[in-house]
This record gives sequence, structure tokens and C-alpha cells, in this order.
Amino acid sequence: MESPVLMFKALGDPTRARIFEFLCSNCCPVALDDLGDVRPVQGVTVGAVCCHVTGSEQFSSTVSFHLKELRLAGLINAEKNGKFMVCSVRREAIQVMRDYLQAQSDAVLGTCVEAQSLDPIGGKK
Amino acid sequence: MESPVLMFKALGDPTRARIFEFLCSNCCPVALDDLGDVRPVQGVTVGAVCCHVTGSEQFSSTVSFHLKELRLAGLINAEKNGKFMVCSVRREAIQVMRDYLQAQSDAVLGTCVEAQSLDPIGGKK
DNA sequence: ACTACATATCGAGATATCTAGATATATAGT
DNA sequence: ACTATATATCTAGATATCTCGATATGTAGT
Repeated sequence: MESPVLMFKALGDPTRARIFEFLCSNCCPVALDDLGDVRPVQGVTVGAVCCHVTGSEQFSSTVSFHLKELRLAGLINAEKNGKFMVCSVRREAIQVMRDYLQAQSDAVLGTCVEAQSLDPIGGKK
Repeated sequence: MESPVLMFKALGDPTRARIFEFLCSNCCPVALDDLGDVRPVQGVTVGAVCCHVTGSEQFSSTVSFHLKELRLAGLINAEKNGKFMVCSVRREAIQVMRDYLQAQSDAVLGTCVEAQSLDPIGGKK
């Protein structure tokens, strides 16, 4: 579990990547309640995801399928809130992937005689 | 091109991930030449990858297929060196993926009212 | 030119994935 | 209880992916 490779596989589908990016940008939006007060919202409903992905107000079983894949890969959380299912990004998952890539990057530098004398790409200069 | 999502897709296959990790750890190994001198090697031959993945000395068309996928995704380089094809990791690709994840991570923190008060996971404390 | 070797490409079967419609479940409001 | 709404699951067809054996290409050595 918590396998970065499975996470990459899940993120490797364009539809799922769109969903993931949408959740990253909207997982904890604020909304106005009926009193007009600003209230934090815990995540995004499946309906909102469907709307964003398909452009229609209709529920999409395809989106539901992809949300499940993202959940099984550990990339997102989904918990029921009354009638709604609310999705949010698992920040730990992002970190797992970043750690993996960091480790691979370090491995390259560690074994590359030549690379060690190169600038670390994107690193502080 | 240089799409992190395509890179994730390529890395999302366990066989390819193994190959990629192997290349990260061995893309610029040193070797002894016939005079016994230490010489840097530019990368890893396809044969060496096959050997690592399948455990046999035989060439594997499956490995060849996966190497092509990794190349098409931009994750590795492959150039001919005489009779051999020599593979190496594209460090820029690792950076593209890391940047993408960084951006998503930042997006989460940016929109999450709650998350902003949380410790950054894995960040400096 | 011939041979051995390293690798690529092709072709086909097995399996997995994606999509979308149909049906099922669960919850809130009446 | 009934109804509408939100979402999940099932099913099946279309497509993509993975694997592996067979064949092809290109290079080095004789």
C-alpha cells in the first residue's frame, strides 16, 4: 500500500489527472451559507466533479469509476456527508510520490560521475 | 510534449518502474576497461536491462517494448553506441514530474483554509 | 561476403481499461 | 410511505496494453 507506482498509474490517465487537479484546486473551497456567512467546505461533491469534467449537470458513471480508481490508489479521500459524497486530496499521497522522485533523482546523482559536476536541474544555483 | 501525465502513465507500469529505477541507479556506472582503468560508462545497454528485469541473459522483446514506452514518454534517452543501444535517465523528466506535484501541492495549500494551518507534510518543521 | 551478436519490429493472443447505459442503493424532504 | 436526488454498481462493447515468439535490421569481426 501507499505505492507511488500505483499512484502514478492512477494519475497517468488524462481524465483522472483532470479530476485530481480539480480537487487540488478546490478541495477546500469556501462557500456562503444561507445566512450569507463564509463557511469552509470540506471537499468537492461527486456532482461537482462530474460537472467540471463533462460540462453537464448530469451524473457520470465514468467519473464515478475514475474517482474510485483515485481512491483505490490512495490519491483521494471520499466520505459521505448526508446525501453527498465529498472528495478531497490526500496530501500524504502527493508527498509519497514526491519522495519517490526525489529518491530516484538522488540515485542518479549518486551514481553519475559526470552528473555530479552538473548543475542540479531546478535546484538552487 | 514533456507532459507529466504521460510520464506518470509510463511510470505507472511495474515493469517500467523497475527499469526506470534500475536506470536511475546505474545510468552512469563506472567500469574497468581492459587495461584495468576505471572508465565512466555513459549508460546501460538494453541487454543489461533485460538481464536485470528477466534474470536471464536473453534479449526480451517485452523489455524492448517498455524501453520504447519510456523513451516516448520522455523519461529516458537511448542512443546507439556501435553495436549497443545505451539508455540513460532524463533528469529533466524527473524534474517535470516533481514540478507538477509541487504545483498541485501548492494548489491544495492555497485553497484549503484549514490546510494552511496544518504542518506541511514532510516539510521542514 | 559470412557469421555472430545486439536490438527492433511485427503479429497475435490474453488481459486490462475505459465508456456509457441500465439498474440499484441510500438519504432527505414531504 | 412516497418521491426526488446523489451516487454506486453492473454489464457489455470498444479500445488499449502487455507478452512473447518469429522475423527483420544493423553492426563488428573474420
